[in-house]
Amino acid sequence: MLRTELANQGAAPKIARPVPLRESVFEALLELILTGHLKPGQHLAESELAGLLGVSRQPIREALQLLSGEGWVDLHPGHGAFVHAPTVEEADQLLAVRTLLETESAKLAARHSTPDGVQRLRALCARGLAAVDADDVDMSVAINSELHAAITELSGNKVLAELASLVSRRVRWYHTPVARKRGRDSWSEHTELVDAIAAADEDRAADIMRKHTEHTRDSYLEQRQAEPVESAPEPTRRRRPRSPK
Amino acid sequence: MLRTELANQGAAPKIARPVPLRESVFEALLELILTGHLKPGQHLAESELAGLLGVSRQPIREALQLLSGEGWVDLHPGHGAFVHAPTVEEADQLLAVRTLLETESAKLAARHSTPDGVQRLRALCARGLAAVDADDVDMSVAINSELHAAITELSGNKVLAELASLVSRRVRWYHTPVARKRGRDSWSEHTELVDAIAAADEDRAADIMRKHTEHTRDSYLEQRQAEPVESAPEPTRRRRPRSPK
DNA sequence: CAACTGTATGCTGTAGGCGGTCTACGAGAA
DNA sequence: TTCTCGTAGACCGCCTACAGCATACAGTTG
Repeated sequence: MLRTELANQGAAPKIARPVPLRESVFEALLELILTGHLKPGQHLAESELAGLLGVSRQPIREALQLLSGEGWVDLHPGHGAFVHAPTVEEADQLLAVRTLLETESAKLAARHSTPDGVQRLRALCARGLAAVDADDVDMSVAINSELHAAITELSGNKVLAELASLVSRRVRWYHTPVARKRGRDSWSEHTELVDAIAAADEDRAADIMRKHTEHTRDSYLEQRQAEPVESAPEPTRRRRPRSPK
Repeated sequence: MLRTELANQGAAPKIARPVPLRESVFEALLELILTGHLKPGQHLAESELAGLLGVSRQPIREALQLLSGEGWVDLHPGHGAFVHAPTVEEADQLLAVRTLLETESAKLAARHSTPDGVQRLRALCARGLAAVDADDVDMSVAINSELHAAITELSGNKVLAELASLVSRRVRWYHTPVARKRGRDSWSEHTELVDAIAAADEDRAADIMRKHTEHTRDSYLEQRQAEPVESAPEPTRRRRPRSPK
């Protein structure tokens, strides 16, 4: 059923599939995880997913490996795949690492800032503020990601950008609800940040970014106190191995 | 032929295999890459590797996915896997990221230092110096890795430790020859670093670690000037896709 | 001689199937 | 009642097989 959608992403009927099935499956599963259809801790039976997406188990397995590599699912040899259930400790650590990576990115972006690059950042800021004005929260969050990605890319360090992007995606999974709360504040900070980058003021850019990400972190901690724990429900069927180690 | 070695790692004959084949394959392939038997840019035909290791293509594929996730090989859909060929630019960026991660680790390690942890670090330093005295370069390099790993773990941030370990392994691939040159200097720096951690002096620890990793970076750059480029040989058989993009 | 086209070969991506292991559950004994 | 053990079912890991595309090469044409 879903198969056609997965296989023929474009419109042409008989055009060769340029993207391996595993990557379509990867995105489909990631979407299911991010939207909460697959809950943390849940056991992912390969046959079940294969039936759901209308493909064989093989691409499912490969997609699960990719997801495991990015930390979305945990593979327990002999027991299959489980949606990763982040502990509060891990979320904290991830947020700390994000602060580290993004701060360095901002510093480097300021150092290597170009008029062209700055202009792109400003455009994103404008779009972001417009989204906030229109109360389009989803759009605001999306543009927020774009802006941060643009900054990391402006840093000129691709390795750094890749890591930052990875960590940010993970972080966003945890605190998306937070981002919805502090829309306008966040975007005014963004504007200041871009100004600092435009002025090639490394230290100020780094400073603003650090405070910015730590604000998000504080908001996350607050939110978590409100709704203390979203404990993973008992795995649908298969239990976790005895010693998760 | 190799199969038995891969499958039955332990001694017991009929004990269930606790480790999936793909992980054994992963390590076997990584070893081949690190030792240079598989050269950068080389095309990795699944059937060939399967025959070489005595397993079917399936575990090979999964191992290649894992290797791709850690950046050891590049997967080009429809064209197969190629050993990653690092550019000088990428090596630089990787070294910069390593400095960032390790510096933060050192700072946190100093902040959270415990007598027990410090003692372990000192033991590693002693073993490292002993290895240098004995002119056992391989041992020295190995203990060097252990020490850095121990420091990142002492930081208390597992996410950070994992990233640092990943990046370090990649870095080591590029500059192993370098580490051989500056054995004793490196270890005296290590000793100072451990002292700073023991004294819970965050700034000094971070400072020393930053200088330490940048020393390594400088050595790498020097070495690279000596032997300008180790360009990848023409791929054994299959060419790279037209637009590597 | 150079460029193009048709054909052959090798490889990847996917499907389907088999053996072995683990979990779940019910019966029987303490 | 509670613990132990045996059985049945489900699932994972791996192997084999096949369809389709990519590449290489030879033959052909300008």
